[in-house]
Amino acid sequence: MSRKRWRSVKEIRIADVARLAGVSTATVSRVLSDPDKVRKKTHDLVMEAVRRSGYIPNSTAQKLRTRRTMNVLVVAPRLTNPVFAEVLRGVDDELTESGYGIIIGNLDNRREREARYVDLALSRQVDGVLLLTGYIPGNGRRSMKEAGLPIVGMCAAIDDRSIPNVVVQDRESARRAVEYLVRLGHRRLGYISGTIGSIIETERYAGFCEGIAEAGLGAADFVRWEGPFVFSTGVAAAEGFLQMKERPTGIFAACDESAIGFIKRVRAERIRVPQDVSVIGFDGIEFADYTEPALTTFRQPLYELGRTGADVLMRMIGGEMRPEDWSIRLEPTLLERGTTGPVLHKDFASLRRSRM
Amino acid sequence: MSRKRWRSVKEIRIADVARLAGVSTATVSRVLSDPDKVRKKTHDLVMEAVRRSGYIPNSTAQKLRTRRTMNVLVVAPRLTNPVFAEVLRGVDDELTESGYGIIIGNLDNRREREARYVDLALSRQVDGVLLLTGYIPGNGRRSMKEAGLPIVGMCAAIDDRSIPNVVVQDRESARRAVEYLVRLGHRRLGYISGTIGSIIETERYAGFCEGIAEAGLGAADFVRWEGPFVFSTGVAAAEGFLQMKERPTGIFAACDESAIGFIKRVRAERIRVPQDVSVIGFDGIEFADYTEPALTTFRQPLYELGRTGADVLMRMIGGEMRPEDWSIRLEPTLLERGTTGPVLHKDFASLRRSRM
DNA sequence: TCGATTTTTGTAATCGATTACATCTTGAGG
DNA sequence: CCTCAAGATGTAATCGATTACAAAAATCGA
Repeated sequence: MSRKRWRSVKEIRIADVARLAGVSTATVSRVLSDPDKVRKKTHDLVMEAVRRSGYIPNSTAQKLRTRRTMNVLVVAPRLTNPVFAEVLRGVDDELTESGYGIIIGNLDNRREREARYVDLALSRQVDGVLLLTGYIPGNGRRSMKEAGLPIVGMCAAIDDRSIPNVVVQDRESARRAVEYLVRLGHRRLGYISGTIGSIIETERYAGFCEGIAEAGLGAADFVRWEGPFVFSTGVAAAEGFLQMKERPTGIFAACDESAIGFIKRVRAERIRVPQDVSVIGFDGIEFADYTEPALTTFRQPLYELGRTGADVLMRMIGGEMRPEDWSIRLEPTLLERGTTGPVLHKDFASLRRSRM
Repeated sequence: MSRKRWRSVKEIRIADVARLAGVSTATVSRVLSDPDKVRKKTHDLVMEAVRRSGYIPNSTAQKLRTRRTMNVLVVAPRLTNPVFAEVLRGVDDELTESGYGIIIGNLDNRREREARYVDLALSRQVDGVLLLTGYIPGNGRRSMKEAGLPIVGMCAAIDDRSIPNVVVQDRESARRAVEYLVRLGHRRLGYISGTIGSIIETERYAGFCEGIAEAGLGAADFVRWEGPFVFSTGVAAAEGFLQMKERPTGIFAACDESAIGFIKRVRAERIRVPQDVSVIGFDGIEFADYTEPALTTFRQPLYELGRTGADVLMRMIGGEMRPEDWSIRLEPTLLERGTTGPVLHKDFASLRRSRM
């Protein structure tokens, strides 16, 4: 039982430094925060005392007095998702430059966790909130807003017009994905969803449907498989695919992971990609560069998204929002690579012309 | 110029609640933290006032007074690395259960960032520190320890015997990887490194060398390629590999990413895995399940590592360390999958027997 | 050198909770 | 009904900084 009391070592306070330097605490504070306000000589005296004592201000006391925590809460649906990790990197870089820290709010796809982070925000542990998720429900957001907390949404079309939103054009890009598949000759499509109920999924599916409509196709021309944003969703979709008699020839997956899972599974049954079935993903995770062949996908400007969102939040906190910050949309770029190609023998039209 | 002052809305204080309920602030405080200490009737009275006013305690004030921040700093070398993301998930689950929050210290592989997080810790913004990295240098760690801050290392063999360490058996597993390749008949090996100077790399390479020695091989029997823990390191290694006349037949990569990068590149040159070259990775990231064939690798118990480390830290903070918490080693498991196999034609011995 | 002005420094209030200690209630037992 | 212990509540100090305001010191021009 090696019981041992941690903490409670020395703890140097500003008063100690003041005594050591023979000045008042006010002067020490000024030296540290606004050096121009004190005489050079006093400044040096105090700094020497600070150095000698190894004083570091207690930031909790600072926070209480100044009412600024220099922390931001970042709520993300799931940390291990590389998409969010990359956004977070952008956020981190931007915030660090402004001297802000990140408190992580990881929902890990569990809604019960929302409340915890709403409370955390409301108990003034942070100066602002970055929502990488649509999960925090309306009333949570509302109470944060009522508390005067700056919030920036970074999730496709959070349905709340009253908070600034920095997003990637999910819907429009999903529409373009369909357009792209149709241009390659695909007429029977498949849609692999993301987490049902998530806004990202909703947007992407809406875009998919727009694309279907624009191509003059209808509900009978595509099949939809559901599941969360993970590899195994693609595998499950593949199982469904394999059991169909008239299989789709073009698959749009709402995320790269499921696209990859799908491909892996159908390959095991000797179905070739893209000859037998074309697959397009979404997100452009690094991993998608290393599948064979490399996955065709929409690459989102994730890092930039993170930086931009954080920048807007910093502006809100600083009280200087510009109207053009209110709603920012970034555009993904289509990476045409190896998993998509023109329709071959499996398509009706082609069948008529050439067999196999 | 939509300038607008955020924050500064209502701000309900404990005094407001007290007035509303007709009691003192002390009583309100007690109701909220230690309900058994007050009479039922007063309790209800106060709770009603809390509800009506929507009071939420200012956690900064609480922290100052109680000298507990209920936050932990987690320093990681790089967020986008799925390995750390997974560890972080374990940490998060454990800490959340104890009511602790996470402040993220992302070094993003840049050493300059260390200082920032040491300061953050020393300014008492957190009650403890979890080091997922060996980067924080000795003097940083020392000052944190002197400040009485509980620290737990979660990085292979942080060279500091004075802080508890929860680690995965990197070295031993690397040794076993070599043993495994040798058992398959491989005599010419390749080693793809991780970030030079990182402790993880150092350990894994040491284990690799141990394995080489145990197999009765020497420095002439393997080649080493260097680079950070990323996909492209494997690609670069493959370039080197391709230019050799007598190529290794068994490759150990210090991380799955570089193993995958390697495979992707050599495949492009029609080299078959595992027939022409066996590849074994390290980490067992989820992605490695979805390559074709699935990557042979050592899967680290990352989630468990995170939970355990966080648990030990909680113990330290609570002042109840057990001796067996001091140093914990978790064991990775070998996943024998599709990228390794017995030596075929490329090996000297085999060549003698059968051509091609 | 003096007074007015500016610059520098100090005093003490403040941020919003917790909690030691004092005081007042309550209820049991005589 | 009274006493006394136990329990409930209130008062005020405290955590460690920042900062408004007051006071002191330095600077300047005449």
